[in-house]
Amino acid sequence: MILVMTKVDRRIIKTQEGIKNAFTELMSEKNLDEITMQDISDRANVGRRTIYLHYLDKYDLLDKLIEEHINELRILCQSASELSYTEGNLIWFEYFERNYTFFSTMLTSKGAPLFRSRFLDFVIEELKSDVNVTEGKNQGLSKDLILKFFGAAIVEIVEAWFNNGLSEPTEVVAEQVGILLDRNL
Amino acid sequence: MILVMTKVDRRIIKTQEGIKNAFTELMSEKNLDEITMQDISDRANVGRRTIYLHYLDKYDLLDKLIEEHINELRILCQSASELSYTEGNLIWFEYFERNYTFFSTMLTSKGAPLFRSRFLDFVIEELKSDVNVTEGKNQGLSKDLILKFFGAAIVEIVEAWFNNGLSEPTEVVAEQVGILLDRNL
DNA sequence: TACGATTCGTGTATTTATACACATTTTCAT
DNA sequence: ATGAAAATGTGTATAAATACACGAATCGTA
Repeated sequence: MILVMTKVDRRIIKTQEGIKNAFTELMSEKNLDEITMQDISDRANVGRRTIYLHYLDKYDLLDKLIEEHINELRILCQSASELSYTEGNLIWFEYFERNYTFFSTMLTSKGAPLFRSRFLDFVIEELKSDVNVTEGKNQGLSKDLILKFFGAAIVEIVEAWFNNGLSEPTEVVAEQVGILLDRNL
Repeated sequence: MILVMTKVDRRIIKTQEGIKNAFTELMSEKNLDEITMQDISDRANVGRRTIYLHYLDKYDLLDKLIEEHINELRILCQSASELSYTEGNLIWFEYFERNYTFFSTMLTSKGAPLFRSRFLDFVIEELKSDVNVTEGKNQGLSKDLILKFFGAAIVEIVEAWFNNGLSEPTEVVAEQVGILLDRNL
């Protein structure tokens, strides 16, 4: 993370935004293999050449897109680090809701199974600082085991939530997951 | 109208589109005088300097915007010139519906009373070729009088339609106005 | 398998949009 | 009225996006 955030040219932001949105849309319509650079440039209303100014290929684009969302979540975690899980989760789940197309595509479709493990890694990473096995209720347990246990649990719930089309209200899911985490960590 | 339509740079189209949309939105929110160039560039997500590459000022922008819509309608008239009014009107009113924000703003708000007369002029212009005072039902009547008579009538209906929030279905209004015109011209 | 069409990745010259700075004018609250 | 803040219009250097063209790779299909 660069500290001195030099102002990014407005054109870069608009172009990348357009490309990422176009790509996310296309991902919800077809498999990654079926998406061509041509498709992306058409949808984004951008010259095909322009895409190569920002990304190596569609895989690089997908990578960067995932990395960006993970990073957004990372920032949210920091800002919510003082809250309980019950409270902080709401912020999390609201981010999922705001970026429905992306997460829905990534978690539900066969399109990108690579995302799940990436996402799980991240969740575990974030839980690390909260798990204490030297004292408290988890004293004596394996930290690694606990992290995998609850990491997978969280990912599963998020996945199921999207698979059900977000039928449960955000607040309810966020709160219940929060209760379980607050009780255990 | 330039015949050899040289391909316009994609950036120009996107920029102008953005500016015009931003401006149309702003027009529906405040008076023309209250809109600043800064507002427009902010809303359009475009550098303030960029606007001056395309327009002299906000009045020029409004002019060009109006002229463009009138011209779109002119093209629609040409393509519908073989149809009866009952049929052709539907195309017209559908265009109004598609560009709701613009026409609604222009016809209903106090913002731009200049548009009404501009619009009326155009309608009369388009009716000209259809009015025959040397034979038929209007034989002996003043062509100028007929044009003003039915021109104002049409404009009034369109205006009222927008003032009522398009509560009447498009097809109904289009058909009824069509019947009246088919009967009289 | 062969072949025609599509996509790809890239080089290049050019056009467009941008950031930034400046003096000037307008707006508006005190 | 007046003074600070905002908006204006413009010059300039630079960065980004574009159009276009090209040979190579890939794909679909006959």
